[in-house]
Amino acid sequence: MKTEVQQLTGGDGDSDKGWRGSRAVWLEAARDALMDGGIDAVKVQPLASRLNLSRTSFYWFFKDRAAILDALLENWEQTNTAALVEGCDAYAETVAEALLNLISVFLDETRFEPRLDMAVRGWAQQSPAVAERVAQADAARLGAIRALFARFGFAPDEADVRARTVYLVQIGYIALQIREALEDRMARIPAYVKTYCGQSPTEAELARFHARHGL
Amino acid sequence: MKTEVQQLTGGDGDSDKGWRGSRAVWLEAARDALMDGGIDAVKVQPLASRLNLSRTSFYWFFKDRAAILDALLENWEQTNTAALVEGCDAYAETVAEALLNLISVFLDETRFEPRLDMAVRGWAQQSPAVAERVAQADAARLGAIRALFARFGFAPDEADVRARTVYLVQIGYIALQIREALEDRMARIPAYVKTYCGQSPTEAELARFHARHGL
DNA sequence: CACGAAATGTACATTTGTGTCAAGTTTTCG
DNA sequence: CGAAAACTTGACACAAATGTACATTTCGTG
Repeated sequence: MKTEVQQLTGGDGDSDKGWRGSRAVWLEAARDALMDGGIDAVKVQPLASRLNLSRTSFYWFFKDRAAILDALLENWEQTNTAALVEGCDAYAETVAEALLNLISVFLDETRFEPRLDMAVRGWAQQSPAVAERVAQADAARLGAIRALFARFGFAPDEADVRARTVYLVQIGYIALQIREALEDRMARIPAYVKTYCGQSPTEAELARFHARHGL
Repeated sequence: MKTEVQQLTGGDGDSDKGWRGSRAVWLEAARDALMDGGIDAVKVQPLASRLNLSRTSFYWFFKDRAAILDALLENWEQTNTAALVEGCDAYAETVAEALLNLISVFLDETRFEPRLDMAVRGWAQQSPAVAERVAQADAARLGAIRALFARFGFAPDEADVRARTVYLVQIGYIALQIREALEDRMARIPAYVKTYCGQSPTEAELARFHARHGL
């Protein structure tokens, strides 16, 4: 195992003293590169330039390029998939509330990063190994959503179809890379919830939901 | 303009006589490379190897790498988006039949190539120019589906929401790269049609639909 | 403060890709 | 047939990336 200590820089300007690199710093740069350039943009040389570090310094933290790609995939699972499952498992008194919990995860980019998800899917297209992990993640996510419906009394078959609809619409939305104001998106949510579970969220539920997203 | 004649090889084995390359041959290779390796796999050197042609021969047909990428994007629009719009405009007596027409396009990979669509979306993530073209294509496609619903009397707002649902579910399905038997997929279709337009397809409509896909 | 571990950097060897050029080969057509 | 047009190729000049070896700097600790 490698130590992952990285003392936070004091916050002041002199950022070129002492250790500038760390496993976490390289990983973060890799994540950014993956998100806005695809997996083929995750290259040691460009990351080094971006970080103002010598390229070869990278090899102190990672065996080779493949190693950081592994870490990246791990990181994706630990953020996106975990966040989604957590959202499904959160406490709720009604299906509508549970769905709002789930939707909250999709709306909060600090919990679920849409661009990271798409980038990983693009990566999967050229790597069977990654495709396999993605398929597993999709299965886990669908399973969690299915369980959500089951918890509120939906029959297995129906829970499955509804889970698929919720998930496919969300992935489709992300794939289209739609850019719109949060308000516009929020406005459509009650209708979606009703479509998904046949039950509209109550005023109280919506109020709590809106509050959570700072409206 | 460049001529695009390419006499079909007689079909027999001696395939290394005469002209082996052509604009179309390089383009097809590029399309394949794009689909299973992403845009960064569309490189002159690898394409040449795959075609057993000299790398430099490429430059007789295309000015440079950028030129073939342009052609690729053009090709995508002319196949996928055109096919989808055509499917929406096809003659139908009921909404259900119209939706089956549209679904037929998605089921027929010679008309709409899911993998090509995803590859182009991945490409768009790293190129604003491509992202713009993709956004236009999405708008055109959504417009065509919306028009389909409008044609059968759905109010503008409702037509919009339903069009979005149909399209998002489809894109989501493609994004997940699900591999399943045609039969399994077919089995779910009546339910989808009912969800989309509130009306189940008739026996006759389904029979015609099944026949069209060789079942 | 000196020592060793942690982190960084320089130099080198190799691979893979791009694009130009001039010289060749193959086909078409008058 | 023979000239012109349609293709093909190898040699050259670069550029960008990978990974290794080894020297150097920085930092905490005894």
